[in-house]
Amino acid sequence: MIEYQNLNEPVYLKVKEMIISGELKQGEKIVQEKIAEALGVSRTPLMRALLALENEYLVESIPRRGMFVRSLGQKEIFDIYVCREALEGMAARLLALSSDKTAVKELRDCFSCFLSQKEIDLQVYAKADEKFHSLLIKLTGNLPLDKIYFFGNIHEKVISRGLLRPPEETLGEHAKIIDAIEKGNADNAEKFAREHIEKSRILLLNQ
Amino acid sequence: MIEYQNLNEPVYLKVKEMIISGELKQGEKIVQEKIAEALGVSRTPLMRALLALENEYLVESIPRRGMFVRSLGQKEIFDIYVCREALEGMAARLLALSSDKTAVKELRDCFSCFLSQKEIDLQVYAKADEKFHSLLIKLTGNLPLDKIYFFGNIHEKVISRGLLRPPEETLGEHAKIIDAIEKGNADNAEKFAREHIEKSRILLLNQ
DNA sequence: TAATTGTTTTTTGTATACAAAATACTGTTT
DNA sequence: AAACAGTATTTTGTATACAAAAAACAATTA
Repeated sequence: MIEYQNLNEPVYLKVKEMIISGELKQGEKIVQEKIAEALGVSRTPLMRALLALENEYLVESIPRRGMFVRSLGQKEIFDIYVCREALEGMAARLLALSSDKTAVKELRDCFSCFLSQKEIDLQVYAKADEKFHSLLIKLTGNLPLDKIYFFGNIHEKVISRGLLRPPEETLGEHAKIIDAIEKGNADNAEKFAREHIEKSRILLLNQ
Repeated sequence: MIEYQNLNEPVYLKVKEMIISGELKQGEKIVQEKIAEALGVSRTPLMRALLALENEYLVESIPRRGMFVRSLGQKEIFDIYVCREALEGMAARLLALSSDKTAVKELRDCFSCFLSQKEIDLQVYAKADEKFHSLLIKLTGNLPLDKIYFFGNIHEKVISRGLLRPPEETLGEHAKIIDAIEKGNADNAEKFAREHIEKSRILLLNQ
């Protein structure tokens, strides 16, 4: 009496976590049977997860050799930031052009709790920051954009654990982006969103 | 005596072609065993192909119900154009900022054969146009951008077979983009690249 | 006849079996 | 001891088997 629902999602999430947490190291070969056994499933659903992760750029497949945890070099992280710049910039523009301004409230809510406090918990702020950037994309309602953007997460989740820049610096930048969206100033919204990411990108380059 | 190399690629290409050619209609359910048999393979390599196609947005998976050929509505095509605008715009910017200007020659070569002729073969021009837009991305050397851009192909290959606008109109626009890249004028390169796609997008909206 | 229920068929999701390729190992030769 | 060849082991790629879910069908009832 075998009983299952879709192993799909849980296996995918677990393997992803193993990569992000470093349990599976960069460049390491993923021996399918080994991981499958560790997760208590067969190779079939594991393979499905690995293929999804390959498309997310976390895993690399070399035919007849196996699947490897992808290692991201400096250049690639930089390149990902360039993509984010293009996509988040466009997202900010779209939101500014949209007549429905409920998005503004949601975006502001990400940071509202930090405005009244003196000491900001960096852990909490990092979460809020991540949410803000995801929301920026999601609220556009542009599904292809949303799907494409998955790549942007790579950096946030894999490389820079913690923030690149302090809240005092970025809080104001976020506000500027939101204000421009609210005013319907598409050019500024895009410009500020881009500059915001560019600053982190430049910083990344000099370290 | 079973003999095989990777069925992976050929199966993927065949299924993709079946979708693009319309042999598998939009919204149609893909019965795995049926297609697998038609291709002379088992469900395993077919599944791999379907997952890749799912990530390319050509196929949609509904758990426990099956895989379906994705149908693209007007809004989604429009949304894809918005993504292209952001990505190709950024690509043009990157090329303009790059000191290596060999890209310019390659881009110009796409259309060089049309400059001296009176009558332009639309079929040939469509090919050149597709090449130009792919090259724009590829020449940046930004791998994540390249991977992300795959989505852009959806439109070219699935929906609009043939061109949206006549060569007389677009030939000049292409030249303007290339010129700006050559001059190292990043702002103009991005602006022209965007306007070029935006014009098609607007046209799409009014039909 | 329409609706509902029970049964059969189909199809998915998963596990497993097995051939060929890749890798690790062993023993021999230099 | 290093290099090599030949063999054994591991691991991938594919096919297949089978249980559970879904869909199709049939039969019964209102």
